Amino acid sequence: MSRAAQQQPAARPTLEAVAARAGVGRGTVSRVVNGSPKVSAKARAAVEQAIAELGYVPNQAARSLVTSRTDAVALVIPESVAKLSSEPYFSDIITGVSAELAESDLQLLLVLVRNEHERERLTRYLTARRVDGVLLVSVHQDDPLPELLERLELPAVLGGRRSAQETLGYVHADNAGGARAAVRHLLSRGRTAIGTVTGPLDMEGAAARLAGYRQALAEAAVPADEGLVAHGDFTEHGGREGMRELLARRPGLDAVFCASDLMAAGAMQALREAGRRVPQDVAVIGFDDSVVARHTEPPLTSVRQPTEEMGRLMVQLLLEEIARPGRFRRQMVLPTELVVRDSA
Amino acid sequence: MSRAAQQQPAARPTLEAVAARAGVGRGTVSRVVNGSPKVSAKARAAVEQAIAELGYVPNQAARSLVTSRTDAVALVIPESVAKLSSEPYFSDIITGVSAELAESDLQLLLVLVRNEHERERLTRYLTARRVDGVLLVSVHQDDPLPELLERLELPAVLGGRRSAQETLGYVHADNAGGARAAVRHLLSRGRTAIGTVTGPLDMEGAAARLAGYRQALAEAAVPADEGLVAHGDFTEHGGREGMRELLARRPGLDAVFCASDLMAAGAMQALREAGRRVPQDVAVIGFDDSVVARHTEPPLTSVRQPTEEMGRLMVQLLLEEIARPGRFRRQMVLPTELVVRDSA
DNA sequence: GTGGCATTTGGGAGCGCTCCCATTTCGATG
DNA sequence: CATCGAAATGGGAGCGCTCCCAAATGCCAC
Repeated sequence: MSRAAQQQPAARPTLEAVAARAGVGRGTVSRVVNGSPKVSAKARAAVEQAIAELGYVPNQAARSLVTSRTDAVALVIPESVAKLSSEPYFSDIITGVSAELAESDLQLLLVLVRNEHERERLTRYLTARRVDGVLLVSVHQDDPLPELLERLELPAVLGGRRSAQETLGYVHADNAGGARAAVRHLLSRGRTAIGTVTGPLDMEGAAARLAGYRQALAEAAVPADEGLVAHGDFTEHGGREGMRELLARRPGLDAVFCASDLMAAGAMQALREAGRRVPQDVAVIGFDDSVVARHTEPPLTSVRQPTEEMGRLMVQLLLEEIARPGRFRRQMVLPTELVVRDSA
Repeated sequence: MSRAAQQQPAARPTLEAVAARAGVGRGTVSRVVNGSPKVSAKARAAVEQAIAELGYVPNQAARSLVTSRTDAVALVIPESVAKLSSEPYFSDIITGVSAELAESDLQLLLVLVRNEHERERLTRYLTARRVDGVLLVSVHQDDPLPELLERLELPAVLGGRRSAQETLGYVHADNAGGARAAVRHLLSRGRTAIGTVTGPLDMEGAAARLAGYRQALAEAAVPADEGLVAHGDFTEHGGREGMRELLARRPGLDAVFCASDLMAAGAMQALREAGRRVPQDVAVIGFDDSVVARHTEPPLTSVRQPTEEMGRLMVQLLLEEIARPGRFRRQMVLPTELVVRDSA
C-alpha cells in the first residue's frame, strides 16, 4: 500500500472536482478559468475559492485537444550555428523573444536545426502543429522552411527575408542603409581603398549590405573594384580568410567594411598577422554592434541593429498573426545606426 | 462556401482514419505508431502505407491527455542573465542541451526567469506538469526552485548544486580543482601577491573556486590576506569593480584569479585603466574558457570547464530520471583543465 | 402578480489518443 | 484433423477539457 501511495502522487484536481467543491457546474468553472464575463459575482467567488483550496491548475493537454491551440511558439535557428555562444546575434534574438513572450502567456520552444535529420524532425513537428506559430531567423534564399510554413498555413514571422518580394511577415534591419552609412563614414575620414568582406550572399541581408557598400562608393564616384570584395560567411573564421584574400589582392587597401562583427574580429586578426595597424593603416567597421564589438582591440566601430528589439517585434507580429490568421502580413524594417568606436 | 473552405484547412487525419484505410482496428494502428512488436508484418505494412498515403501525424495533445507525458523538458535559466549574449556559459549549455535532446525525441522549452512575475509563471507551469523534466542552471543557495521541483516530484537535474549535500541530481565541474590549478600556475610563474575576484558566494561553484584559491595558497604556505579577495558577480562589470577594489587595497599585487572569464575581461579593463600591463605587471586567469577568453587582449589563460558537454550530460541524467523516477539521483563532477594563453 | 427579455447555468457531446481485455486467429503438436 | 497455448486484433472506456444549447433564473415594466 505504501507502494501504491508512492505510485499515485496526489492526483491533480480536475475541473470537475473544482465544480463539485464550488457547488456549480463544469461550464461555470471553465468560464471563470478562462475569464469569461458571463459569470455571476457569487459563482465566480465560489469557484475562485475552490480553485485556491484545491490548488487547481488546468490540464493543458485536455485543453489543447479541444481548442487545438498549444500556447507555445517555436523559435527556429537553422544550421550554421555551431555554437550559440559564438553568435551573439542569435543570443540577442532569443533574449528579446523570450522577454516579449513572457508577457503573453506563451511558451518558447527553442529549435536549433543543425542537420538534415533535425530538419526532418522539425518538419514532423510543425506538421503536427505542436506550436501555434513559428519564428524563423537566418533565412537563406533556398531554405525550404518558409515554404513549409506557408503550406501548413502556420502563422510565422521571419527575422530577415528571402527577398524583397517576401510573402511572409518579417522584421529586419535596414541593411543597405547601415552599410551605406558605414562606407560613407570611411570615405569621410579620407579612406579611399575600401574593401568589404560580405556575408553569405544567399541571405538577403548580406546581399543588401553589399549593395549598400556599392551604393556608397558609387555616390562618391569611386570606381568599382571587384578585387576589393571578398566573400565570407558571417563567422570569425570567414572574416579572417576574407581579409587575407583582400590583403593578397589589394595590399594597398586602407579600410574594410565587414558584414558582421564576428567577421570584423577575424579581419582584425588577419590584419594584425599581416602587420597592419588598426585603424592607422586599415580602418575596420563591423555590423550588428554585438557584444564582441566592445571587446576587440581596438573597440570596433559597428553598424548597430536593434537585435533584441527585433526579437520582441517578431513576437508581436506573430501574436497578431495568430490572433487573426491570414490577414495582411506585416513587414517591418528597422533603422540602423553607426556606432563609432576606435577601429575607424 | 469558399469562406467555409478557408475556415477548415484540410482537417488532419486521425488514428481512426488510418485504421479505416488500412482495414484494421485503432489498436493496431496505435501499436504500429508506437513501435510495439505485437503486430503482424502484414498489418504493419498496411498501416505504414496508410500512414504514408494520408500523411498522418499523431496528435500530441490527445496522446498527452492519456499518457500524461509531454515529450518536452524545460531548461530554466534564472534571473541575473540580462542578455544571453553576454553570458557565453549559458549559450554553451543551451547548445549542448539542444544537441543531446534532439537525439531522443524531446523538445526543448527555454525559460528565462528574470523577475518574480516570471518565476510565478514558471511555478504555475511546472505545477501543471507541462514538461516531463527540468534542467536548472545557475542555482543559488536559497533558490526556491529546487525545492519546488522536489515537492512536485518532477524529474530534475541541476547544473551546479546547492551544496555538497545536494539531494537532486546534478552535473558540475571540479571548481575547486580548477581554481587550485590556476593559482598553482601563477605561483609557479613566480607570482606572489595573488588576488582573486570571486563569483556570487551563494553559489556553490563560486564558493568552491574561492576555496580552491585558498587551498593552493595554503599549500604553498603563502599567508592568507583577505585584502586580496574581492567579491564579484560573474559579470564583466563586477570584474572591473572588483579589480579596482583590489588595486586600491593592494597596489602591489602581481596576479589575479577571476572566477569567470567575463570578470577577467572586466579586470583587464580595470588594469589597463590603471596603467598596469598584462601579463608583465599583473597576470590574469579566468574561468570557463568561454569564447571571450580568445578575444581579450592579450588572450586569456583560463580554466576550461566542458560547458557544452555538461549540457549534454544533464540531459542524459534527466532522461534516466524520467525513465525510472525516484531511483538514485546521479551526480557528476567533471574535470577542469587549465588552458594557458598569454595573460598569465 | 404577470409577462417577457436578458443573463446565467448545467451538462451532454466530443476532441484523438492509449490502455486493456475479451475475442479471434494462427501455428504447432499429437 | 482436433486441440491447445500463444500471438494478434478490435474496440469500449476514459483521459480533462471546451463548446454549445436548452433550461433555469433574475430583473424590470406594466
